[in-house]
Amino acid sequence: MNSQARQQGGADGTVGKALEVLDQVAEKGRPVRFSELLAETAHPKATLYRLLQTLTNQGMLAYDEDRQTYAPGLRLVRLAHSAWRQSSLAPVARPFLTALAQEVGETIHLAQLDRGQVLYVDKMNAAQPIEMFSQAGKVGPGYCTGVGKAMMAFLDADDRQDAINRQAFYPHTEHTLTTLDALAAELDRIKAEGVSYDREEHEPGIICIAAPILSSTGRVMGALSITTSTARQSFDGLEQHRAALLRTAQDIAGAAESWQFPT
Amino acid sequence: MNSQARQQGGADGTVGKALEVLDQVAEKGRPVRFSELLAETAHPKATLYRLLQTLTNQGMLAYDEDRQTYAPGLRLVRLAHSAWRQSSLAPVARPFLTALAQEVGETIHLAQLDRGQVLYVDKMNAAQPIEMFSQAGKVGPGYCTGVGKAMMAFLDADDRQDAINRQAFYPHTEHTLTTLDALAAELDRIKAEGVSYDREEHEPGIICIAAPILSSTGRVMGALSITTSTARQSFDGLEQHRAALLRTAQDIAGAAESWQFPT
DNA sequence: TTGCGAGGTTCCAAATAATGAAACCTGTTT
DNA sequence: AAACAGGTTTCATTATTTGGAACCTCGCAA
Repeated sequence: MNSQARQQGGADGTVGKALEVLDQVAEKGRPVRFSELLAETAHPKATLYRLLQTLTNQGMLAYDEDRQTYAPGLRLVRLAHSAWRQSSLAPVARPFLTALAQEVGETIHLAQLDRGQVLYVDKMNAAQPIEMFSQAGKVGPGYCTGVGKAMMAFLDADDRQDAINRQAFYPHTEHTLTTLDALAAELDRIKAEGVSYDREEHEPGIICIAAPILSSTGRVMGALSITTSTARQSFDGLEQHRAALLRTAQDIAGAAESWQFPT
Repeated sequence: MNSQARQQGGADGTVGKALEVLDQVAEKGRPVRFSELLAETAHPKATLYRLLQTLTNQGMLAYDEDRQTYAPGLRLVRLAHSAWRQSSLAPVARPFLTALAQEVGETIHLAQLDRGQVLYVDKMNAAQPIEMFSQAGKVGPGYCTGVGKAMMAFLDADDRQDAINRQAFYPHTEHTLTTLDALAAELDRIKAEGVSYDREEHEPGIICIAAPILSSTGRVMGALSITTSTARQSFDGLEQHRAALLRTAQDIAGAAESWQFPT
């Protein structure tokens, strides 16, 4: 194997299992009891027990002795700091996002694709100051968000299919695309047009226009969106920002590619 | 074993090794080559190679095919989001920090102790809007920062010793405490007094007053500091904020203890 | 007090996965 | 063309992980 081998969280021996458990705890979004995890996992008691021990021991999980619960640990925060700085587009994109937010006066999202899910890496609100950690790191669905569709549309065939297969197709609103075919067709349209829209597909009243951030070789690096509500703006209003959006996306791509880490 | 068994990143089988490599990459703060890692690690080529494969495969690391480098992966950002929300003091402390920042008009840091290192989990600047991810997650030394000393001072004997042993004692400035004894004495003083100071021990011109955040049982949950520069304020100026600082620390402790996760 | 049971923790032989020395690629330099 | 640096793969050996079951331990009910 070589050109295609990455993907999912299937096997990968012990480390894979441990990380799976870590995800499980993180997804809960609240402290969890041993028994609760045991009920959901396929691992036998003893195995799960030791995985949790190892993770706790390593600071990836924190164990609350009093309440007897596990929660994600501080070591993750430390690691994420460096992940965000290095592997995300966010630090490079910051100045461009700020400029765009000021220009259009709407909320800007910067996202990247992580296993078919949309991972927001930065958010900028024209009005309020930003709330980073609390927003960045948030995940959202790919099939019913502007950024998600923008990114999927520009993946190559294999990756696109893989991403599509990971979608849940839960009908969040009456506008949500709920079939593989509908999504595939939409992605083709987006690829042809260069921008994608969220027409209240995720949340009622929330609309956006989004564009992919593509490297010079055509690889999808992320996506950018301008979000607003139907109460404040019409679609035509968003449409007017199209040029600014596309320009910003290109600027970010350029900056990211020429960016070398400070030695 | 029972009451004392946690700590460090020594063994823990394969998972431990993998996480060690992950840390190694993260600490670099820039994309790293395979050979660079190989030179620093004790693992043989093949082993390191597979550890990196596994981590990459799992999204904990990202591999840049063009440049042939590894960097922390996006999965970490996702995990950290939930870690920050759950296990850090930050979400609970936010409102108190905001209030304190406004009251004293200086920069506020919120930190927690992670293996003897100071981990900043939130930062609030009275003037400028906050810069979160880029600040939170940052680590600093324990022995020469206000928050670090405040936390170490209130650890129980074993933990304190453990924390002290992890310090580097690098003389950042001429005021840095560079010996075990000097630090131990300082910690005793801090414990008696209830607050700690950074008298330009880390950076010239930067001073702060800090206080620990203690649970009702006396456990160290974190620390809080008010930072300023000698250019703007004297020590006496900081001293005036002592009451507000201590009050806020207590408020946060109380809020954190009574805080139950939203069901 | 005794007995029960749920939630955790530990044992140990068997099964599995990790190991690493060496061979092997592949694109570069001399 | 030959040597080489940087990566990748093989495979028999070795160390770790596994998980069924026994075993704690605390809270509670009889």
